[in-house]
Amino acid sequence: MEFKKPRGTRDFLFDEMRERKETENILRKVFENYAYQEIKTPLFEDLSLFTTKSGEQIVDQLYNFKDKSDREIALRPEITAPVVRLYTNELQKTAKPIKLYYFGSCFRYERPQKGRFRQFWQFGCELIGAKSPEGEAEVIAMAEQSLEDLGISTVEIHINHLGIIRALFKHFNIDTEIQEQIILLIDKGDKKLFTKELTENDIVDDSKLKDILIKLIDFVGNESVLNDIDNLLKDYEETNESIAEFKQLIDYLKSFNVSNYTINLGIARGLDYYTGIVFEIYVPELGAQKQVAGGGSYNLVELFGGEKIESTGFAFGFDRLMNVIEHDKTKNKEKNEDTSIVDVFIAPISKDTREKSFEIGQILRNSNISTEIDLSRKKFKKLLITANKLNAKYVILVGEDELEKDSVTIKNMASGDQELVAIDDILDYINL
RNA sequence: GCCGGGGUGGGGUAGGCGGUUAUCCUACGGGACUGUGGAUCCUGCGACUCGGGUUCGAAUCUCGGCCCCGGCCCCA
Repeated sequence: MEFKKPRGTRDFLFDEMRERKETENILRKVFENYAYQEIKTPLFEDLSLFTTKSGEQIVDQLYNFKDKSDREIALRPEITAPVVRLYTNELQKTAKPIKLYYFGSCFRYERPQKGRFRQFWQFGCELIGAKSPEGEAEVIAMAEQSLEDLGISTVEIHINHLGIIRALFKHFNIDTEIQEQIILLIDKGDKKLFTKELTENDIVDDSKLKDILIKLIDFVGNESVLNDIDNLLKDYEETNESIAEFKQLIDYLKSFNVSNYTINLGIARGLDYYTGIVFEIYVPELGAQKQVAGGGSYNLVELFGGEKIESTGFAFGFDRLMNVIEHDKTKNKEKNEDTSIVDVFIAPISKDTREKSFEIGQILRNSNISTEIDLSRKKFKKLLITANKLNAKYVILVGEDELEKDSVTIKNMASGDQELVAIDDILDYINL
């Protein structure tokens, strides 16, 4: 075998593609029901679009190259930055809020693993210019509904508000570098490690902050956690605004009929551009790669040179969704054999009836009936075998005897019955 | 980048302490059967991931590359 596909890429065959398309269509439907409109951005962008957003170190994880005019180009590793670029280029003066969604592949130069590829797909949205808590609540509601419509039931939605910890950092005058270090530690999700690092390595001097942080990231649970936060942080009024927003979000979630959520002060999302609510969605059965979606509120527009504006977005890791669906499929042992590739198979019985067969085929296709015609001059028996493999509902036998009467024989493959039908009546016959 | 397990026809596999023609299932082509399908039988096609080493001889042992799987790091 001469050529192999590049590491971390996949070929999708018919069955898999059918399932992916189904998933894609369900997501499209949900997003459009929430008034989102689809956009598409280029697969590659200026490298600086991504380094501005995420720092220079991101370059190790990118597919980047110089083009023939010496431009630094990168294949997109995610779609939020391109969308924000698109917004600042074309949509700044458009009526707000703007709701847009996208579906496309992204590229990262990483070691492939389960649920992690070098080319992978994201299905996501951005809500630009809505007032925070209600916009966030709606976005989360839409994410939940998407999963529900996909038939994925065992999900956990974890929500945090990064404004709280940012306010604390401000209160204690923690400089940005240390902040990022702490956020990174939180993001790892290892609480023991967090406590250890914080107490042993003197990342922060202030023991009060240490105590608060260690307690804070342990706050995980339902609505009642909000009271714990209140109690813990009552002396730090800088946090009031974010806590109030957080409460409001939780209230609005009720209105949007979302009850399956977990408040989790340990969610951080490594990115330093998130400013408000952040959330992650897990499907526990996926194990190490259980995160199927992530998002939050950010202010990237300003970073890219636009006016300051609230934005919220999230993206599904499409391939991970497919993993869950695949998982559930095999669990439920579903038979998948009843898929017809075409409704009608046209079988020219002799070489003299081929031309007429093609004419009939085109009539059916023009009437939106999926039709296959023998193109390989198969013998009679093989024609029926082929029709059977295609799972065609009808076979139209085009033979010389029939054509003399301007007719064909139509065979119902399920019942085995067949009937002589005038060519002019084929459409009516098949449509009944 | 690190650790572990792997790689045999299109798909799924057996063999694996070195030794003759590499096993079976399935798929595919042809035929039994030149105008009636899913069955059966016959038949054909088709593979040891790549490269070096050890050896009279390597699918088998050994080293390295590539790729896949799982985990770590990372995860915008």
